[in-house]
Amino acid sequence: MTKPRSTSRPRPATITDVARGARVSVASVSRVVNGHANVLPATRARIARVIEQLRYVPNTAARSLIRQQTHSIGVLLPDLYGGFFSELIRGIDGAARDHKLQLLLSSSHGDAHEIAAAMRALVADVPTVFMNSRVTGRPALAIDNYGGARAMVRHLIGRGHRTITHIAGPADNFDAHERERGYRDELAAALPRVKPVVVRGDFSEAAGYAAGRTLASGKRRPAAVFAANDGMAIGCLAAFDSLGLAVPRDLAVTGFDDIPLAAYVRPPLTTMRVPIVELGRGAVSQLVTAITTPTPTRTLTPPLAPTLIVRESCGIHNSVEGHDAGGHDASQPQHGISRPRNRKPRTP
Amino acid sequence: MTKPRSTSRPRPATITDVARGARVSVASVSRVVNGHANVLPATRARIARVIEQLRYVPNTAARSLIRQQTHSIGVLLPDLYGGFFSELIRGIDGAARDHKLQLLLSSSHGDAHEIAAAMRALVADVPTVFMNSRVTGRPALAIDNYGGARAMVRHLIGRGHRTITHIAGPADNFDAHERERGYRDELAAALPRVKPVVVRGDFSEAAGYAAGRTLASGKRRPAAVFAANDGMAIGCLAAFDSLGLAVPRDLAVTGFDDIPLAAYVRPPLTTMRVPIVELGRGAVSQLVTAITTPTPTRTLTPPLAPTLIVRESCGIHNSVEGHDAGGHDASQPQHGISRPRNRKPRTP
DNA sequence: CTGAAAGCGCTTACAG
DNA sequence: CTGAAAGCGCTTACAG
Repeated sequence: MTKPRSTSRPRPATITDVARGARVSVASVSRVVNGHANVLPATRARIARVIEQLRYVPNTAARSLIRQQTHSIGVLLPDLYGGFFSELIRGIDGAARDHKLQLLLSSSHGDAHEIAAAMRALVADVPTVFMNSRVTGRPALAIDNYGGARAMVRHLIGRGHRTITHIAGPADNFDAHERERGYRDELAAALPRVKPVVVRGDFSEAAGYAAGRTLASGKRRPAAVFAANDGMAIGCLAAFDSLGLAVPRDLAVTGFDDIPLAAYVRPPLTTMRVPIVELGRGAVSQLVTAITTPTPTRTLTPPLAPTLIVRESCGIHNSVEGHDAGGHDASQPQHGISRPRNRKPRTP
Repeated sequence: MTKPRSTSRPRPATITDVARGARVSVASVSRVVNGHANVLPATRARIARVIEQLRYVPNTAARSLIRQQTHSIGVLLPDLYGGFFSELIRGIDGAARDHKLQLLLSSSHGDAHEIAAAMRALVADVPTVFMNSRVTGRPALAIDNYGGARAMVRHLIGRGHRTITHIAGPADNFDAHERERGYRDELAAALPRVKPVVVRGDFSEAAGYAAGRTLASGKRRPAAVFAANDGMAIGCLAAFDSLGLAVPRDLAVTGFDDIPLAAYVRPPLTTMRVPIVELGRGAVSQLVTAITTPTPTRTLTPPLAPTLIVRESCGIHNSVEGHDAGGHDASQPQHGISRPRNRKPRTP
């Protein structure tokens, strides 16, 4: 954002200024700026000097206009809160960087206008890729939320839990809906006699905390609580602890997503690992493909299957001879399985 | 990113297409697009219809070029991992939205080129605001990391702890440096006989975990551990738990930042609250000021003071008659003090 | 190797 | 109220 007219800030040098300074045409300046070969070394040097002197930087808008490409991608997320989106953005950022694409980030905050605009992009022929969305027939990337939820419930049942309560996500959220559906279906299939109990949350730790307090004080405390995401599971863990209930001794708690913190919470959280960073990277790849592909292909990638990560909150203690019936991956922080790989955070 | 030439994707409608379709000049189209008054209702309606038909959307690059403003701001962060940056981005996004600014996000990944480019922006007269940086004499926004660290050490000493170990952040990080300096100075001032013990971390949970394991098995276990950020404090908590050590009974642990999860971890983490979201918002405000102000003002905002949040990890139990000697804020999840306000996460 | 010129898609005085 | 035209800062055939 620049407003040279309304301020006394000096107007940035343009290609014309450089051309004048080096006594050449703008065409030559453009050539050296873009690293074309056909410029005499002497001319090139002269131009380079002026560029440096004037601190010339090509105007991005002009370039985008003439080249018909902005080298940027837009990312519209419903929200920016929490470990899930944080990791997703990391993945997207990394891929954007690899492709030398600028990242335009914004969150819809549930704003109807913004969402409508995004939907319009769908019908206008703007390259788009949806993630975990109801929209079909378009490039999209999805997590098998339904299958993951079923697997989690199956695991809990396998561990001997009979009464399993589900803390669901927001009613209008597609991921939340699919996870809840998986919970209901698996429960109905495996334990036809026990009926599902669902308490509605909103994916926040606070919601999980509130749900946990309610469940613990209810007349019939469940044997296990399956939260629709790790944030709520962590809130739930905190609630039980605050009430003097021990997890997993008194009841089990599991989550979904496997955010980085899931392994560091006490007890370590059993959860379904969603390859979040890869999801972000994959979305960018698909977008790049959609952009560069002549005819929009309708290759629909199959949903990514989450994997069960058995830690301690579900009632399994990771002893040396861990006895996980399902043979699933059991990770502990010190094994580094859940810690970010190859990264050195720079944040306070 | 669009490459109409190299693909068979239909070229988006331009203002010329609309003008032709409505049998008017491009000037008139521009007028209705920009909501100018001087267009006859009939003409306006005709143009509007064509705009709709053609799904015309003004080309952003062309607009930016002619208006000399891009309506966007760039945010360069060293990293994108964890609760701190997550909240910071939320704050920045919210403010950008309020100012109707597009957010260009990227992380330097420690890339020297990228950082050098940012530094060059400093000397070129591009409006810039630095956050928690060594750079001085420019619009900047900072946290009083030094003072915060001193306050935390003072609190720990007040609670009776004598041997306090500091888990520091990365050696080349300014925040980390200031926090460590605060730790050393306060310790030297209050307890001249005990010498500081610092173990180096990198702000990740994994680093905190590793440090915790080391400290616990060392010959002289400290009475308290003050981690330079919440992530490491949480890792440390996990390490102690895995070793059968109870916090705060066996030793105290405190963090810095007060990320959203700090209140939900067990035991709830005592920490220095940094107004992260406000920091992000403030940076955007300052930037907007820098952009719109005729002559760059050198008003340097004083550093924001973090506030001590006493929870349980430091040895204070929040009983009904909480006996916090310092009279500090004690928060618990159910009081909502640490839960995000007015937000409904949409993330799984 | 170098330059004059057209043109990318818009906005905005300036006339009428 | 409406349009012709200039111009924002670039890139790229096209000549020479």
